[in-house]
Amino acid sequence: MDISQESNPIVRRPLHEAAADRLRDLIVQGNLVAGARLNERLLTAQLGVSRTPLREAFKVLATEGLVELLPNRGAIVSQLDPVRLSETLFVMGALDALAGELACANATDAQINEIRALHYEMLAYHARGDLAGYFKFNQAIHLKIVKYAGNAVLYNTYRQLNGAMQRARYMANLSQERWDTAVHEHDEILAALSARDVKRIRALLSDHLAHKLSSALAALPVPQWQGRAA
Amino acid sequence: MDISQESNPIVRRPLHEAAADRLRDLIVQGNLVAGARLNERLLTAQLGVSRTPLREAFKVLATEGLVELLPNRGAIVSQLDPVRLSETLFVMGALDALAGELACANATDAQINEIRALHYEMLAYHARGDLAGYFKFNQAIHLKIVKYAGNAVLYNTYRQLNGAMQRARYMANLSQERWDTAVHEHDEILAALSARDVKRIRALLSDHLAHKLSSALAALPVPQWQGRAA
DNA sequence: CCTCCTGATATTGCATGCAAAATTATTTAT
DNA sequence: ATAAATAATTTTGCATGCAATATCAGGAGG
Repeated sequence: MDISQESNPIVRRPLHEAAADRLRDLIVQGNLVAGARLNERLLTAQLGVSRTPLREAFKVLATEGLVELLPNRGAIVSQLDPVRLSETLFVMGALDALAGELACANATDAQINEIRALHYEMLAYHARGDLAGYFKFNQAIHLKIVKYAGNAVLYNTYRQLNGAMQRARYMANLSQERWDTAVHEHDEILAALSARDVKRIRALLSDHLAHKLSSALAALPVPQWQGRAA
Repeated sequence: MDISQESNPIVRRPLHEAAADRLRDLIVQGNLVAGARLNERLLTAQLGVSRTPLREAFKVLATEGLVELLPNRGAIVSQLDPVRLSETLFVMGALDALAGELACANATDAQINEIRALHYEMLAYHARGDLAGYFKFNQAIHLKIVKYAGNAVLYNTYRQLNGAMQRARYMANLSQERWDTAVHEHDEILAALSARDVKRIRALLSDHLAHKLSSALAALPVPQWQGRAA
């Protein structure tokens, strides 16, 4: 008798993990804005878990850089200042370019086709003007490229940096022009990947991230703490 | 009245942080070997903290990749398999090269001299054949280069990867020849940095890490789980 | 002798309780 | 009335308790 049910694991998910995921979403999607205090009593009620797993989730998110722990004063959503944003995107650009090279060398044709499929789905959202859907697939494509580079550490590192940046992407409200350009860049990236053109994909991905950087910075809300100690 | 005492903070360190630091040391220095179970009762006694902060520390270390959480079955020190080791060093090599470029552009002369000082201290340990001391300064130099690149995210990312690798470095038992070569490479790296030769430092750092990789792999103990499901 | 079952023990996951610290509200003094 | 001091309340940090799960030991059956 085969009772296997793949994606319906018997193993119950640890609560701290579920809590961390939920909080991550809340932060990334802007329901919890930068600087907001994370009240334990409130969140335990809201998430339906007790303080212990919630506090464990805080520690995880702090390690990831999404929240900041103030000893004896709880946790707050970490600030996403322009400096950090640009620094992160810079590093991601380097990793992205590296991943592109590796993917050109290591990805299977099936994997490239998988990316192509995602690309077309993304184009569909672009055509409909659905920014959220577009971002989702845009992100998925970049992650797949990094994944198919075949270096798990690279993938995890990228993923982590990316996680911290998702907030910015949600905030980013592209101009139609920039959006069109980005889509075009993706066309070229896919072409270079298909052609396994190492040099070209490196250049494309570097530029792509650089463009992302400038548009993300432009979209960043004016920070409240602008005048803090220089 | 000035009562400031810079690095003597009044704020008491959270226990979970202290526990995480202690565990990290134990893992890095090999007191807790890869695969070892982290028994809560035992460690609470050993570290003098209760289970709550200890378990919080587990979550932090798991996020950092040093331990692995097995739901309902506790935590184990994560395996440092050759694949992961080489993948990590590969990524670090890329970051190192990137950092070298940035450092050439951004580091002040004083900072380069600081690195030079560390370099000479390292040479002293090399001359005495003190491997542990050598590693310490070797590490410090690389971290300084990344730090003086002036990108905090890059620094943190590198630091994290480096942390996971320190175990391997402790194990590594260089041949005299390889050791001499490494020292020579450092000479050249310092020279390129002083000359602010971007192209050269990138090449040197890439090679340097590649060499590290091969010697680290050679020094890796034969994994017990070698025959596990392919 | 090995395998499978059953009970005993140990260990983990999570909730809760209590004390210390921080925050807010209230009072007192100038 | 404003500011300082003090009291009340909230919130955090950590320890512990209890139930669920996993591990181990012993014995029955093959």
